[in-house]
Amino acid sequence: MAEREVDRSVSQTVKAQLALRDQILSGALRPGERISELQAVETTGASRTPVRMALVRLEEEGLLEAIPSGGFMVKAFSERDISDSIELRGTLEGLAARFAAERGVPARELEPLKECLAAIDELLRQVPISVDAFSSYVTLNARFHAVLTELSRSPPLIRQIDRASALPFASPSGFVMAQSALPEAQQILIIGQEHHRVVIDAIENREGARAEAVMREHARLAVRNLRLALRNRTHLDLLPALALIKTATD
Amino acid sequence: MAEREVDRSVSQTVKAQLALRDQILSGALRPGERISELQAVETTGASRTPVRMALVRLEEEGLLEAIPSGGFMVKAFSERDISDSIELRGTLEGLAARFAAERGVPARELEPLKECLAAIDELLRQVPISVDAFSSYVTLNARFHAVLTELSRSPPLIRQIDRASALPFASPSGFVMAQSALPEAQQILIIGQEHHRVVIDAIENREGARAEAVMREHARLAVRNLRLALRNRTHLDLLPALALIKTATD
DNA sequence: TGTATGCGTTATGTATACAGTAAAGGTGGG
DNA sequence: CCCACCTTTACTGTATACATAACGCATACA
Repeated sequence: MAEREVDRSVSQTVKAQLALRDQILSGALRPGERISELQAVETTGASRTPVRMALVRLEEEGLLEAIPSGGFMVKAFSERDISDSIELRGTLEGLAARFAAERGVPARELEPLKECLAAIDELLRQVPISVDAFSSYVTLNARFHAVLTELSRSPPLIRQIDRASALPFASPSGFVMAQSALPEAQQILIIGQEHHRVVIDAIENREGARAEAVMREHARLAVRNLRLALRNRTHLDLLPALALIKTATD
Repeated sequence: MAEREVDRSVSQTVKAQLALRDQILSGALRPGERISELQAVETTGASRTPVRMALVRLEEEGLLEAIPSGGFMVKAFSERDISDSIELRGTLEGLAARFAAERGVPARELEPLKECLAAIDELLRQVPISVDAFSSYVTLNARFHAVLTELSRSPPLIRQIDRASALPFASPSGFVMAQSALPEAQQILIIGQEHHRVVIDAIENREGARAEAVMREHARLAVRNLRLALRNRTHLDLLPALALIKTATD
């Protein structure tokens, strides 16, 4: 215990989990690669017990896969795995939007959504959009979806959506598109904004089916977006999560 | 280490996880109750490390909740949490059915489904149905849903459905109804069978939207079922999972 | 009598030691 | 020269020891 630097501000388990997730998403650990506990101990600074706990959590999160003979490896995903996951998340968000609409939401709780909407509108006024503006866009978009999810007031659903979002799949693939400076990029973001607008309207008017439908369409847009991005692998490295895609597509 | 009986056939972690899950679902550990690691070590026969891993897994599974000051407690659910979870699962199964229908399924892979269907038909011919037949029904029904899920051929979706099913919510609430010998019981099972029939037909004819719709309707039936069962708390103890419902509804 | 503070006990978080098994490499025989 | 078997190595799974923090109880003071 002599030399070991111990950061007491956060638990060792959490520290290890964050560090390992970073390593995976950044591509430092390649898909299919076996994760050595001892190596993880070296790189994270935690001891084996917290590292093991972190590995179990990351497995549950879907980033790792248990090896039958023992240990874990980084999971590899096909392109279809990712598009399916986006559609999956859209379906869950659709349910959340429906719940929100059917159960009713006090006007004042819609405010945060409208703020996000307005802020994104502001960003999209730039053509073409700057890199900094993008970073803001990604944050705002994530916030919009998180708030919307909360409006369902259904803890099990919120939990499940979090699980589906924890996977790299869920990270906004519009990011890639937009960065790639394709003409479609801006258009897709604008259409996405329209979806955001419609879902708020549907919730306000308590139209559950409409709220659900538009969120599912929103996901299909993201899938189209992903396909386009993969076809034009311009700045693919900008979306770290894509490091998880199998190089040889099955 | 002297006295400790070590069963080497399964890992200590898995053993502990199963034992603890049983204790929770059987109601031996009440919702809201803090789980003592040492006590768990006593009852499971594993040592602290595997017990801790099991606790982490059970938390990810949704049965436990981390206490900020440390440790875990058994999670408590409201009636709405459970009905939401059933609807959630139905939504995911709807997506699976749609994927199966849209992507196409070789006729021979539909055989297992049809076998389940026929076997359940056979069971439902009894009026009223016997306790033994019920046990078979529950198994067959679970198998039907599992096979259907597989037909989506979408690992991320299958995984997510498993997660949603791991929760007690997903356990067939028709069980309670039927056991409670209400007249509606048999009717509900029969309607459920009709849904099963329709989803197979829809997949065969590659009607994605119809396949999805019927599975969602199927879930809504289960929710109605649950409500009825809770209103007539006849044999409630027969569904162990319901031990998790908060006594005082929020 | 009620509240606050301090001490003791207990349980969790962390670290490490030990044992068993699987994988890899080398050596010997065919 | 290649294949098979054995040996060695290293890693995982498990157990336990240690430290720290939280909770409860008792006592003292207001």
